[in-house]
Amino acid sequence: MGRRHGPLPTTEELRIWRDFIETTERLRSHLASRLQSDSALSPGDYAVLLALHEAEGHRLRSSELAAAIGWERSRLSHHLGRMERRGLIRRVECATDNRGAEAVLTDDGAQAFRRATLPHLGAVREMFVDTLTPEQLAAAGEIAQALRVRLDAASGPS
Amino acid sequence: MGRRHGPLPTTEELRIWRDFIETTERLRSHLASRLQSDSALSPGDYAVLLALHEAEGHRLRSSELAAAIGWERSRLSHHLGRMERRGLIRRVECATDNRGAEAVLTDDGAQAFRRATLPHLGAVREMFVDTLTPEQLAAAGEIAQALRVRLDAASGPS
DNA sequence: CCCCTCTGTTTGACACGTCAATCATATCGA
DNA sequence: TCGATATGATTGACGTGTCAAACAGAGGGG
Repeated sequence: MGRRHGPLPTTEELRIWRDFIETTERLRSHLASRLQSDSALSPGDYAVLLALHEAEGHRLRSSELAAAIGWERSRLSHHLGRMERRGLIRRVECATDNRGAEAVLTDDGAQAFRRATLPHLGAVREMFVDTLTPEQLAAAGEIAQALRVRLDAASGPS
Repeated sequence: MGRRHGPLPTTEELRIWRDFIETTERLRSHLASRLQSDSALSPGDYAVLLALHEAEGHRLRSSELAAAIGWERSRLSHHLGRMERRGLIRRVECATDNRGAEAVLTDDGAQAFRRATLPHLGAVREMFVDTLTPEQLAAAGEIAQALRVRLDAASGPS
């Protein structure tokens, strides 16, 4: 099934698009590099550690963890492999389902997460929250909401 | 020189932050995958082809190309290597500076770019421009502007 | 003219993401 | 119970991004 195309974006719309997408990318990469130099963690590491930290017993089934952070399974599997090598988590077999694996936060992982949190949230505040006016911050929330609905509509109705 | 930290973001601010950053990431990846299936090009390919297409004689020095699309040199070098293997561009020595390299658009590359443009701009319109109200679109532009200024301030004053 | 230093570019190593394929176990229906 | 199929997770291949190191040629001062 082909896609119908209406009129293309105007020059001004395209300018906003490029500005928006390039700037959000710069923001992501800036925060990633600060997280890396402050805490030796990648954003992926942080997401995983955060989810495990909040989980019952500091442990989660692989698939629940994937769902919690919105990742594909194979991405998570690769990432957990790298994190396990560094001693941030370990994997244990699941008692109730022999197929399953659980990821468990290690002490090192918990400590790394605690050390990372404050500087990271500070950077988010500095580069995002405090950079925008309250109106802009609210608008950013509404924009994200609108885009999310559109993305859900594009992928969801299988 | 350590960083001073003010109060951390509130729960609501953090919710907006996460929503914003995750949604822009989903948007990026959605458009990347559509570009890939429509045109067998990555967003990086498209950026390079666009810059070369607009350049005098469909060719640019590596460093000018890098500046035009805002990439680090080594990233561009790797990417040009991959594009050259696929026949989208070729590299020629620079006549006026024996260190220099020029990237030149091939006929295949130009054709790939032309075929990609319409569906890609259509997708941008569909997923971004038409998804937002005119007010939200304008707000997105202002938000990007504010964030960009902040990012420039953080990296620029060397 | 030669050396030192800058500049333009490439390279290698490694982390990250996606896709398709694989593997083992669960589970359901005949 | 047996066999087909579904599910949980891992793997391999490959494109992509970053960092630091390597290299080659340009340019300037002695």
